[in-house]
Amino acid sequence: MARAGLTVERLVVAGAELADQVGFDQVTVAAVARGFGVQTASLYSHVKSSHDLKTRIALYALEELADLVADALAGRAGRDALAAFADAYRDYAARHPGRYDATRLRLDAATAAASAGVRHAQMTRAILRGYDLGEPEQTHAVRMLGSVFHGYISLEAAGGFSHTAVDPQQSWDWIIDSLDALLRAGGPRTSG
Amino acid sequence: MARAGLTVERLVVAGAELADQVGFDQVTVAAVARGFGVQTASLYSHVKSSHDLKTRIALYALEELADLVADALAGRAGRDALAAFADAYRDYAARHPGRYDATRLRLDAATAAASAGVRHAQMTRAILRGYDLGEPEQTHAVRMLGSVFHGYISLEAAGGFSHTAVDPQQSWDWIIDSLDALLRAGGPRTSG
DNA sequence: TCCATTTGCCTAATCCATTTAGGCAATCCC
DNA sequence: GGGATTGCCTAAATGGATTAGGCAAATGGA
Repeated sequence: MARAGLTVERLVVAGAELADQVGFDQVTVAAVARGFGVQTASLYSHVKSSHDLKTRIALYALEELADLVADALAGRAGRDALAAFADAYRDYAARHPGRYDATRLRLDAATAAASAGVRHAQMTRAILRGYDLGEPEQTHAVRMLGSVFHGYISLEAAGGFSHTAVDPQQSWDWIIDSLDALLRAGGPRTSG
Repeated sequence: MARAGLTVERLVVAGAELADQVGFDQVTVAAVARGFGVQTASLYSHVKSSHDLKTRIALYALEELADLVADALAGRAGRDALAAFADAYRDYAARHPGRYDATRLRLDAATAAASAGVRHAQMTRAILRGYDLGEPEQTHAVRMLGSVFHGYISLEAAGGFSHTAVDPQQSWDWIIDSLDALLRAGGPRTSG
């Protein structure tokens, strides 16, 4: 019989595409195998398990997204950089919902440390360098940015914003302006 | 044979407890059935499907959480109300991680409209009434609060904050202060 | 109290995903 | 070309989801 020419890379790419089409949680070893016209068991020469396959898809998506974010960030600073950063994530999630979901897969500590997740964290801090924050404020801000962007994208994808007439794009811009204003002010500056 | 005395309510409660113990995605018809010492197929007299069971758990958790939030909010306004609101969500997620995950289940439009999700939205707007926002700013703010709180809780649960020494509670407080300051200012007020 | 109805839980069976073991054939390399 | 490797196969076990159909326990009316 002719061989399908499976490799880990081809499985991962096919899995990522499948995720975008039917959802990351619908990516199964069996479904990917069907895509190649091959028996399910055949994939186990290339990946250890279903979890292994999904982890590889997550790592792939993290890399891809980090590259896109890095591109978007090139040559920008301040509010420009902040908006480009935020938009890069949101665009990716809109274009590749399954892959975006994959990036949210919980990785064990060692895998996470060796992943492009590190680059994401670095880029977030790079943006904040354009504002004047010390520690621990910078860490607070990293967490806040991550929370807002991830939260917004995830609620938007879940259809949470479709019950109101207000354009999600306008809310998104308003939120970015808010974050920019907050960071320029150096934080909440608790005063009466 | 003695009957186990299954009812939809008992299944839902057991499912919610199981979710907190092993994770919402590990809640299966089979697992719940085991907890009652009953055959898997027996549950199908009470719930239509695995998806039906999970949806009911989600609705149950949404009600429970809405009640807690309402209690936390009673008699508070301004920053106090904002903090109580935020803490109620975060505490619930910490105490009942599986149920919190359940509240994130995507519901179809009709089910969502008949759920306690409506009360959650109302309470969010009630808090914003303490600030002076018109439309569409109030909607932007609703979306921002939802994004930040959900995003933070979800990143914290995923262990995303365990790589830095900064106390997550401090970041949480800083973020609430930031949101309060932003709302008091009436939004970003794009200037300079 | 007896019988009929309802209903709760069971057995049996099907379908599908995961995973392991072991085998044959295509491919690679000398 | 032939031996070693490796890719994909078949077979089989496990476990969850789901449906069909049956018996027995609870319920309630007479």
